[in-house]
Amino acid sequence: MNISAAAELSHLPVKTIRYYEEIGLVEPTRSSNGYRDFTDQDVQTLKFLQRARGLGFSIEECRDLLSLYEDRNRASSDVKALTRAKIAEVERKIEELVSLKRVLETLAEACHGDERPECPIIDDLAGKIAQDPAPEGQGRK
Amino acid sequence: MNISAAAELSHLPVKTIRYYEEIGLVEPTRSSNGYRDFTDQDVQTLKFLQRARGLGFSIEECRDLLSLYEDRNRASSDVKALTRAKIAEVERKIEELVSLKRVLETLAEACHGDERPECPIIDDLAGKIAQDPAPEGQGRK
DNA sequence: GATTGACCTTCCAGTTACTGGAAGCCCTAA
DNA sequence: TTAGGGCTTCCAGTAACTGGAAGGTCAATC
Repeated sequence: MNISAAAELSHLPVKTIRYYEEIGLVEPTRSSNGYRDFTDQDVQTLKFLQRARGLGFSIEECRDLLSLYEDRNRASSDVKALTRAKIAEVERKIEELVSLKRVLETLAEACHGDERPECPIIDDLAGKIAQDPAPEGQGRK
Repeated sequence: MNISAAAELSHLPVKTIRYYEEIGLVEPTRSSNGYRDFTDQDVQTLKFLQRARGLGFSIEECRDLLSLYEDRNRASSDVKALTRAKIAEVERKIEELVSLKRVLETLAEACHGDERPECPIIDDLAGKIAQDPAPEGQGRK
Protein backbone atom coordinates (compact mmCIF):
# COMPACT_ATOMS: atom_id res chain seq x y z
CA MET A 1 0.00 0.00 0.00
CA ASN A 2 1.03 3.61 -0.49
CA ILE A 3 2.18 5.93 2.24
CA SER A 4 -1.16 7.67 2.71
CA ALA A 5 -2.91 4.36 3.38
CA ALA A 6 -0.20 3.41 5.87
CA ALA A 7 -0.61 6.82 7.48
CA GLU A 8 -4.32 6.34 7.90
CA LEU A 9 -3.98 2.85 9.37
CA SER A 10 -1.20 3.77 11.74
CA HIS A 11 -2.60 7.17 12.73
CA LEU A 12 0.73 8.76 11.92
CA PRO A 13 1.25 11.75 9.62
CA VAL A 14 2.82 11.01 6.24
CA LYS A 15 5.73 13.29 7.07
CA THR A 16 6.41 11.37 10.25
CA ILE A 17 6.48 8.06 8.42
CA ARG A 18 9.02 9.37 5.94
CA TYR A 19 11.05 10.57 8.88
CA TYR A 20 10.84 7.16 10.54
CA GLU A 21 12.13 5.59 7.38
CA GLU A 22 14.95 8.11 7.21
CA ILE A 23 16.13 7.17 10.70
CA GLY A 24 15.71 3.47 9.99
CA LEU A 25 12.67 2.58 12.08
CA VAL A 26 10.78 1.17 9.10
CA GLU A 27 12.08 -0.02 5.77
CA PRO A 28 9.28 -0.17 3.23
CA THR A 29 10.21 -1.49 -0.20
CA ARG A 30 9.73 0.64 -3.30
CA SER A 31 7.39 0.10 -6.18
CA SER A 32 8.70 0.43 -9.73
CA ASN A 33 7.53 4.04 -9.80
CA GLY A 34 9.61 4.87 -6.75
CA TYR A 35 6.67 5.04 -4.38
CA ARG A 36 7.09 3.50 -0.94
CA ASP A 37 5.20 0.24 -0.65
CA PHE A 38 4.11 -0.72 2.87
CA THR A 39 3.24 -4.26 3.90
CA ASP A 40 0.84 -5.09 6.72
CA GLN A 41 3.91 -5.87 8.78
CA ASP A 42 5.27 -2.38 8.14
CA VAL A 43 1.97 -0.96 9.26
CA GLN A 44 2.18 -3.06 12.43
CA THR A 45 5.56 -1.53 13.11
CA LEU A 46 4.19 1.95 12.53
CA LYS A 47 1.28 1.33 14.88
CA PHE A 48 3.71 0.04 17.45
CA LEU A 49 5.72 3.25 17.13
CA GLN A 50 2.64 5.38 17.32
CA ARG A 51 1.59 3.77 20.59
CA ALA A 52 5.04 3.74 22.14
CA ARG A 53 5.63 7.40 21.29
CA GLY A 54 2.22 8.22 22.72
CA LEU A 55 3.31 6.56 25.94
CA GLY A 56 6.27 8.88 26.13
CA PHE A 57 9.04 6.59 24.93
CA SER A 58 11.74 8.48 23.05
CA ILE A 59 12.71 7.50 19.54
CA GLU A 60 15.76 5.68 20.84
CA GLU A 61 13.68 3.84 23.42
CA CYS A 62 11.27 2.95 20.67
CA ARG A 63 14.15 1.54 18.70
CA ASP A 64 15.03 -0.65 21.69
CA LEU A 65 11.43 -1.72 22.20
CA LEU A 66 11.15 -2.48 18.53
CA SER A 67 14.13 -4.79 18.57
CA LEU A 68 12.68 -6.50 21.63
CA TYR A 69 9.40 -6.70 19.76
CA GLU A 70 11.09 -8.33 16.82
CA ASP A 71 13.17 -10.62 18.99
CA ARG A 72 11.01 -13.68 19.55
CA ASN A 73 13.38 -14.76 22.30
CA ARG A 74 13.55 -11.61 24.38
CA ALA A 75 12.91 -11.86 28.07
CA SER A 76 9.85 -10.00 29.24
CA SER A 77 11.97 -8.69 32.11
CA ASP A 78 13.90 -6.53 29.65
CA VAL A 79 10.74 -4.88 28.49
CA LYS A 80 9.49 -4.50 32.02
CA ALA A 81 12.73 -2.81 33.08
CA LEU A 82 12.39 -0.25 30.31
CA THR A 83 8.81 0.39 31.34
CA ARG A 84 9.70 0.76 35.01
CA ALA A 85 12.43 3.23 34.15
CA LYS A 86 9.94 5.21 32.13
CA ILE A 87 7.50 5.20 35.03
CA ALA A 88 10.18 6.58 37.34
CA GLU A 89 10.96 9.27 34.80
CA VAL A 90 7.31 10.23 34.53
CA GLU A 91 7.07 10.37 38.30
CA ARG A 92 10.04 12.71 38.50
CA LYS A 93 8.48 14.98 35.91
CA ILE A 94 5.19 15.01 37.79
CA GLU A 95 6.89 15.98 41.02
CA GLU A 96 8.78 18.76 39.34
CA LEU A 97 5.62 20.12 37.82
CA VAL A 98 3.71 19.88 41.08
CA SER A 99 6.29 21.90 42.94
CA LEU A 100 6.46 24.34 40.08
CA LYS A 101 2.72 24.73 40.25
CA ARG A 102 2.92 25.43 43.98
CA VAL A 103 5.41 28.23 43.44
CA LEU A 104 3.32 29.78 40.69
CA GLU A 105 0.19 29.58 42.82
CA THR A 106 1.89 31.21 45.74
CA LEU A 107 2.93 34.03 43.47
CA ALA A 108 -0.48 34.40 41.87
CA GLU A 109 -2.23 34.44 45.23
CA ALA A 110 0.07 37.13 46.53
CA CYS A 111 -0.67 39.33 43.55
CA HIS A 112 -3.68 41.62 43.88
CA GLY A 113 -3.95 41.66 40.10
CA ASP A 114 -5.30 45.13 39.54
CA GLU A 115 -4.27 48.26 37.69
CA ARG A 116 -1.55 49.17 40.13
CA PRO A 117 2.02 48.49 39.08
CA GLU A 118 3.09 46.81 42.29
CA CYS A 119 3.37 43.10 41.59
CA PRO A 120 4.85 40.45 43.83
CA ILE A 121 5.30 38.11 40.88
CA ILE A 122 7.60 40.51 39.11
CA ASP A 123 9.28 41.33 42.39
CA ASP A 124 9.98 37.70 42.98
CA LEU A 125 11.34 37.18 39.50
CA ALA A 126 13.48 40.24 40.00
CA GLY A 127 14.95 38.66 43.10
CA LYS A 128 13.20 40.72 45.71
CA ILE A 129 12.24 37.78 47.85
CA ALA A 130 9.36 39.50 49.55
CA GLN A 131 10.10 37.83 52.88
CA ASP A 132 6.44 38.55 53.58
CA PRO A 133 7.01 38.68 57.32
CA ALA A 134 4.72 40.07 59.97
CA PRO A 135 3.77 36.74 61.50
CA GLU A 136 2.82 38.57 64.73
CA GLY A 137 1.23 41.62 63.19
CA GLN A 138 3.44 44.65 62.95
CA GLY A 139 3.65 45.35 59.24
CA ARG A 140 1.13 47.32 57.30
CA LYS A 141 -2.34 46.98 58.74
CA MET B 1 32.14 42.79 34.39
CA ASN B 2 33.05 40.01 31.99
CA ILE B 3 30.75 37.24 30.90
CA SER B 4 32.05 34.64 33.31
CA ALA B 5 31.36 36.89 36.29
CA ALA B 6 27.86 37.55 34.97
CA ALA B 7 27.42 33.82 34.52
CA GLU B 8 28.40 33.12 38.09
CA LEU B 9 26.12 35.78 39.52
CA SER B 10 23.13 34.83 37.40
CA HIS B 11 23.64 31.07 37.63
CA LEU B 12 23.43 30.83 33.87
CA PRO B 13 25.99 29.14 31.61
CA VAL B 14 28.18 31.44 29.55
CA LYS B 15 26.85 29.88 26.37
CA THR B 16 23.30 30.62 27.40
CA ILE B 17 24.09 34.25 28.09
CA ARG B 18 25.60 34.67 24.65
CA TYR B 19 22.49 33.06 23.24
CA TYR B 20 20.26 35.44 25.18
CA GLU B 21 22.18 38.35 23.75
CA GLU B 22 21.83 36.90 20.26
CA ILE B 23 18.06 36.79 20.58
CA GLY B 24 17.93 40.22 22.15
CA LEU B 25 17.06 39.47 25.76
CA VAL B 26 20.11 41.30 27.11
CA GLU B 27 22.24 43.95 25.47
CA PRO B 28 25.57 44.24 27.24
CA THR B 29 27.94 46.89 25.93
CA ARG B 30 31.38 45.98 24.65
CA SER B 31 34.75 46.89 26.07
CA SER B 32 37.46 48.23 23.77
CA ASN B 33 38.85 44.71 23.42
CA GLY B 34 35.53 43.40 22.16
CA TYR B 35 34.62 41.63 25.37
CA ARG B 36 31.03 41.88 26.58
CA ASP B 37 30.71 44.19 29.56
CA PHE B 38 27.80 43.48 31.89
CA THR B 39 26.37 46.04 34.29
CA ASP B 40 24.61 45.13 37.52
CA GLN B 41 21.38 45.88 35.70
CA ASP B 42 22.27 43.36 33.01
CA VAL B 43 22.92 40.79 35.70
CA GLN B 44 19.53 41.58 37.23
CA THR B 45 17.96 40.86 33.88
CA LEU B 46 19.86 37.60 33.59
CA LYS B 47 18.78 36.52 37.06
CA PHE B 48 15.23 37.38 36.14
CA LEU B 49 15.49 35.19 33.07
CA GLN B 50 17.07 32.37 35.02
CA ARG B 51 14.21 32.34 37.49
CA ALA B 52 11.46 32.72 34.94
CA ARG B 53 12.88 29.94 32.75
CA GLY B 54 13.17 27.77 35.83
CA LEU B 55 9.48 28.35 36.45
CA GLY B 56 8.71 27.01 33.02
CA PHE B 57 8.10 30.23 31.13
CA SER B 58 9.14 29.98 27.50
CA ILE B 59 11.63 32.38 26.01
CA GLU B 60 8.83 34.34 24.40
CA GLU B 61 6.92 34.48 27.67
CA CYS B 62 10.11 35.65 29.34
CA ARG B 63 10.34 38.39 26.78
CA ASP B 64 6.82 39.48 27.71
CA LEU B 65 7.54 39.29 31.43
CA LEU B 66 10.71 41.23 30.89
CA SER B 67 8.92 44.07 29.17
CA LEU B 68 6.39 44.08 31.99
CA TYR B 69 9.29 44.06 34.41
CA GLU B 70 10.82 47.03 32.68
CA ASP B 71 7.51 48.85 32.37
CA ARG B 72 7.12 50.78 35.58
CA ASN B 73 3.48 51.41 34.70
CA ARG B 74 2.33 47.89 33.97
CA ALA B 75 -0.75 46.59 35.71
CA SER B 76 -0.13 43.67 38.01
CA SER B 77 -3.21 42.03 36.49
CA ASP B 78 -1.26 41.52 33.27
CA VAL B 79 1.44 39.62 35.07
CA LYS B 80 -1.10 37.65 37.07
CA ALA B 81 -2.91 36.61 33.90
CA LEU B 82 0.30 35.26 32.41
CA THR B 83 0.99 33.37 35.60
CA ARG B 84 -2.52 31.92 35.77
CA ALA B 85 -2.25 30.74 32.19
CA LYS B 86 1.03 29.08 33.03
CA ILE B 87 -0.54 27.37 36.04
CA ALA B 88 -3.31 25.98 33.85
CA GLU B 89 -0.72 24.72 31.40
CA VAL B 90 1.24 23.02 34.14
CA GLU B 91 -1.94 21.41 35.42
CA ARG B 92 -2.71 20.02 32.00
CA LYS B 93 0.76 18.56 31.74
CA ILE B 94 0.47 16.99 35.17
CA GLU B 95 -2.81 15.34 34.27
CA GLU B 96 -1.38 13.99 31.05
CA LEU B 97 1.57 12.53 32.86
CA VAL B 98 -0.57 11.03 35.60
CA SER B 99 -2.72 9.19 33.12
CA LEU B 100 0.34 8.12 31.18
CA LYS B 101 1.80 6.77 34.39
CA ARG B 102 -1.36 4.80 35.07
CA VAL B 103 -1.17 3.12 31.67
CA LEU B 104 2.48 2.25 32.11
CA GLU B 105 1.83 0.85 35.57
CA THR B 106 -1.01 -1.29 34.32
CA LEU B 107 1.30 -2.70 31.68
CA ALA B 108 4.18 -3.27 34.08
CA GLU B 109 1.94 -5.01 36.59
CA ALA B 110 0.57 -7.33 33.95
CA CYS B 111 4.07 -8.38 32.93
CA HIS B 112 5.58 -11.26 34.85
CA GLY B 113 9.02 -9.92 34.00
CA ASP B 114 10.97 -13.13 33.77
CA GLU B 115 13.01 -14.96 31.16
CA ARG B 116 10.05 -16.05 29.13
CA PRO B 117 9.36 -14.20 25.92
CA GLU B 118 5.65 -13.63 26.51
CA CYS B 119 5.20 -10.00 27.41
CA PRO B 120 1.92 -8.12 27.73
CA ILE B 121 3.71 -4.81 27.34
CA ILE B 122 4.99 -5.71 23.90
CA ASP B 123 1.66 -7.27 23.07
CA ASP B 124 -0.11 -4.08 23.95
CA LEU B 125 2.28 -1.96 21.92
CA ALA B 126 1.81 -4.36 19.05
CA GLY B 127 -1.91 -3.81 19.22
CA LYS B 128 -2.86 -7.17 20.62
CA ILE B 129 -5.20 -5.81 23.21
CA ALA B 130 -4.84 -8.81 25.47
CA GLN B 131 -8.54 -9.01 26.35
CA ASP B 132 -7.13 -11.26 29.08
CA PRO B 133 -10.17 -13.54 29.13
CA ALA B 134 -10.63 -16.91 30.83
CA PRO B 135 -12.58 -15.49 33.75
CA GLU B 136 -14.10 -18.92 34.40
CA GLY B 137 -11.01 -21.04 33.95
CA GLN B 138 -10.76 -23.09 30.82
CA GLY B 139 -7.44 -22.10 29.30
CA ARG B 140 -4.08 -23.64 30.04
CA LYS B 141 -3.67 -25.31 33.41
C1' DG C 1 60.49 39.75 25.85
C1' DA C 2 58.54 35.38 25.40
C1' DT C 3 55.60 31.96 26.90
C1' DT C 4 51.84 29.84 29.25
C1' DG C 5 47.13 29.26 30.34
C1' DA C 6 42.80 31.11 31.29
C1' DC C 7 39.31 33.74 29.24
C1' DC C 8 37.26 35.94 25.48
C1' DT C 9 35.48 36.18 20.57
C1' DT C 10 32.76 34.33 16.33
C1' DC C 11 30.92 30.80 13.61
C1' DC C 12 29.26 26.31 12.50
C1' DA C 13 27.06 22.10 13.66
C1' DG C 14 24.26 19.09 16.46
C1' DT C 15 20.47 18.07 19.57
C1' DT C 16 14.84 16.03 19.47
C1' DA C 17 11.24 14.76 16.70
C1' DC C 18 9.26 16.27 13.63
C1' DT C 19 6.81 19.93 10.24
C1' DG C 20 6.33 23.03 6.24
C1' DG C 21 7.24 24.17 1.72
C1' DA C 22 9.18 24.12 -2.98
C1' DA C 23 10.10 21.76 -7.28
C1' DG C 24 8.98 18.22 -9.87
C1' DC C 25 7.43 13.17 -11.25
C1' DC C 26 3.30 9.89 -11.58
C1' DC C 27 -1.38 8.32 -12.09
C1' DT C 28 -6.19 8.41 -13.01
C1' DA C 29 -10.42 10.26 -14.61
C1' DA C 30 -13.01 13.30 -17.52
C1' DT D 1 -5.02 16.49 -22.93
C1' DT D 2 -5.56 18.52 -18.99
C1' DA D 3 -6.54 18.84 -14.17
C1' DG D 4 -6.20 17.05 -9.63
C1' DG D 5 -4.19 14.62 -6.29
C1' DG D 6 -0.56 11.76 -4.56
C1' DC D 7 4.07 10.76 -4.59
C1' DT D 8 9.15 11.91 -4.52
C1' DT D 9 13.44 14.52 -2.67
C1' DC D 10 15.64 18.22 -0.54
C1' DC D 11 16.06 22.32 2.22
C1' DA D 12 14.84 24.97 6.12
C1' DG D 13 12.79 25.87 10.53
C1' DT D 14 11.14 24.82 15.20
C1' DA D 15 12.93 25.47 20.94
C1' DA D 16 16.52 26.50 23.57
C1' DC D 17 20.41 25.73 23.93
C1' DT D 18 25.23 23.01 23.77
C1' DG D 19 29.71 21.58 21.92
C1' DG D 20 33.65 22.46 19.45
C1' DA D 21 37.03 24.69 16.37
C1' DA D 22 39.94 28.59 15.28
C1' DG D 23 41.82 32.44 16.89
C1' DG D 24 42.39 37.11 19.66
C1' DT D 25 43.44 39.06 24.66
C1' DC D 26 45.18 39.39 29.20
C1' DA D 27 47.84 38.70 33.41
C1' DA D 28 51.41 36.35 35.45
C1' DT D 29 55.65 34.06 35.31
C1' DC D 30 60.39 32.98 33.68
